[in-house]
Amino acid sequence: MKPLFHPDTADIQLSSVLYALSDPVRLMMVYKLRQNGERACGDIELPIAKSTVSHHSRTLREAGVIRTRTHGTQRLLSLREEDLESRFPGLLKSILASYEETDEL
Amino acid sequence: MKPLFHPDTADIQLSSVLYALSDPVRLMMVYKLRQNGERACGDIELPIAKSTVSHHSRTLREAGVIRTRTHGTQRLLSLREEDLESRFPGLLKSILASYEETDEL
DNA sequence: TCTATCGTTCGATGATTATAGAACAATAAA
DNA sequence: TTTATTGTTCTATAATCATCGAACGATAGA
Repeated sequence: MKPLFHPDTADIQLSSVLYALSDPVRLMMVYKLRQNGERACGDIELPIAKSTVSHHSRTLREAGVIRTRTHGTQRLLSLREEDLESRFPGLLKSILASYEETDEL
Repeated sequence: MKPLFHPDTADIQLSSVLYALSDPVRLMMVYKLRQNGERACGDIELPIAKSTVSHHSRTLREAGVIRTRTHGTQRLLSLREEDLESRFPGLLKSILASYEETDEL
């Protein structure tokens, strides 16, 4: 089982984070992860195929937005809130607050 | 001279704003506009062709991030700071603050 | 060991994008 | 009126992306 790549906190790029969060599906994933805490891929209800979920998970992980750990056959996803807060203070909070202003929920 | 489309403040979409700001060139444009205030396209020093600047300007404008007005043969660009602040409080500020943390400047 | 579950990876597709150069439009200046 | 300036639009290109289904890999359970 190969270890999944996660960028170091210091290497998280603003452009990559903004890009990762600019997709409505990924933004919804992040929103739900913050609401509900760590979740398995399959437990996040999304209107897309599982291979697409996997793709989005990867994008978020490689941008440094989420962390993925293995537990049995499951992949547990969680928000890297502290890391993001230390790298870009206030950013995630304001984006998620903005998301709640939206009708995209 | 056809009028340029600008979305109403209420119609500005979070995903579109994040996408517009996820490109390094566009992010730099926005950063410089906030630093220097209203500027003509050509006065923003960028390492790309003018047709590409025009394309990026359009992306930012249609996302609701900047406003474009005509003055002679020039197009003057400015940040829609108040509009963005009222639609997504704190968002632009935290993104630009994050940008300053970066080595992309 | 065999099977079911969970998720990734592969291959393909249609769409979008960032980029540039050339041609064009509009305005200002000579 | 002719020319110069400013920026847009058109066309093209190479790259990336979101999506899906099928095949695969790893683990848990029977």
